[in-house]
Amino acid sequence: MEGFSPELAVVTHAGGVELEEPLAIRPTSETVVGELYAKWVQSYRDLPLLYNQWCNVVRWEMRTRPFLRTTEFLWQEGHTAHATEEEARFEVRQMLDVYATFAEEFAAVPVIRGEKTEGERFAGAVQTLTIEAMMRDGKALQSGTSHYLGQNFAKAFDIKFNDVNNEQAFAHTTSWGLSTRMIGAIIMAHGDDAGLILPPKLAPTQVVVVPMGRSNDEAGRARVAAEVDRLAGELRRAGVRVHVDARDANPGAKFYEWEQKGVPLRVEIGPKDLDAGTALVKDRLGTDKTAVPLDGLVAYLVEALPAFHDRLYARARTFREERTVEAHTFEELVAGVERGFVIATHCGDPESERAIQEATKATVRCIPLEGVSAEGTPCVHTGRPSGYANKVVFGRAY
RNA sequence: CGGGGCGUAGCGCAGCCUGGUAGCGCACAUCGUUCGGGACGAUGGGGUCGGAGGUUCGAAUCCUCUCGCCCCGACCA
Repeated sequence: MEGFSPELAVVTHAGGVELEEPLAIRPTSETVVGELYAKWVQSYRDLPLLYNQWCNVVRWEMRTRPFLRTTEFLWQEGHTAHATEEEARFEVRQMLDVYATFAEEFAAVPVIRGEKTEGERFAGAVQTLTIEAMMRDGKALQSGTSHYLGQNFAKAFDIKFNDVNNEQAFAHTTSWGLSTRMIGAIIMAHGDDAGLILPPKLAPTQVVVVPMGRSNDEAGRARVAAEVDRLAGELRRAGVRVHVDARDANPGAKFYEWEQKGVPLRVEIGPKDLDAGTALVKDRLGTDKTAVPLDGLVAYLVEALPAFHDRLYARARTFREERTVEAHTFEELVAGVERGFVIATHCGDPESERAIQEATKATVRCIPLEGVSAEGTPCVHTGRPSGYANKVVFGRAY
């Protein structure tokens, strides 16, 4: 698609020779899918059609950023074709909600669901929905998108079908994607100076157990090892991803290492704990260690994981709220985007949007689906009436 | 493509201005002491100073060329 032409990577040589016909590396698969759909779709009975794939795509950006903008990235992209606009739009909204649910309930990253403005919309789309997250530096990250393509792509690729009345009609298509950028979102929405903080549902290791005790106290170590084995076994049976770090290294060094890796919960068990019938539990968000009786430890940890998720989510959400302000003047907008998001009325004029970006580095991240009504309020920039039902979210973005 | 910066031990850096044949921290090895928040001591191993050419009695250091990397800006999920 021409909207992508500047970022297309083109293969000119292969097999040691120059190709007669250059090969474009897909930046997204709309064209591939469009051609297939044109062949597959004959009748309204063939619809709706949904095709999902995980693949790598290449976009030749001028500047890359680890996880957030890489030349090549893995993503999931879905493409659907429908007989009616209503059905297609339902799909678009449904997938946005799937992404939002994943972000919030699995990654613990709070997101704002919204619509992109004309200027930020996917090339060729009638409507682009987005989930926008705030990173710890106050910048926005578009974390997933869902597009209603109208009949634009159907017309371009000739995706036609016979409807119930045996009349030819163009399909309404959608596409939606979520990429490895989400990993960046998790890192940058939760991480702190000590390293990663991983959401329990996605953490490869949810609980790390560190056996304590002196290396020359063989009897003590054996007692501890037996208890740690028992505990780890029980946790695994309870469905917890647990790792036992029995390396011969200083405990403090192990603590820092696992904290850096973002493991949500840590258990320390040593001879003293065995004598007391307890273990020390510490989580990645807190500073205190809690002594928990050994006989209730598994249940404690099993419950602590979802609780940790909730706290992580709440923390990110509070952070975002504290860095979100509502602006009524341009000065407030300018000041607000220095720290985070700004909720304000906008006239919808792409020219105004460009001018604002020029002056502030901030863009309209989205027009929130559920937001503050803009009714009766003037544009922060032009003073004209709002171009949308709701006030928009301004922010600097990755 | 503009603007800045950096290449010296596995990693992070100093030394360069003012030439005299390379040093610090971490890591590594051995031994001992440690062991519930990144241990300590002693001893030891390890470097074509990004590359090429030049100046000089002598170049990590000065000159010329060259290669590579990073950051900022423009593009963008």
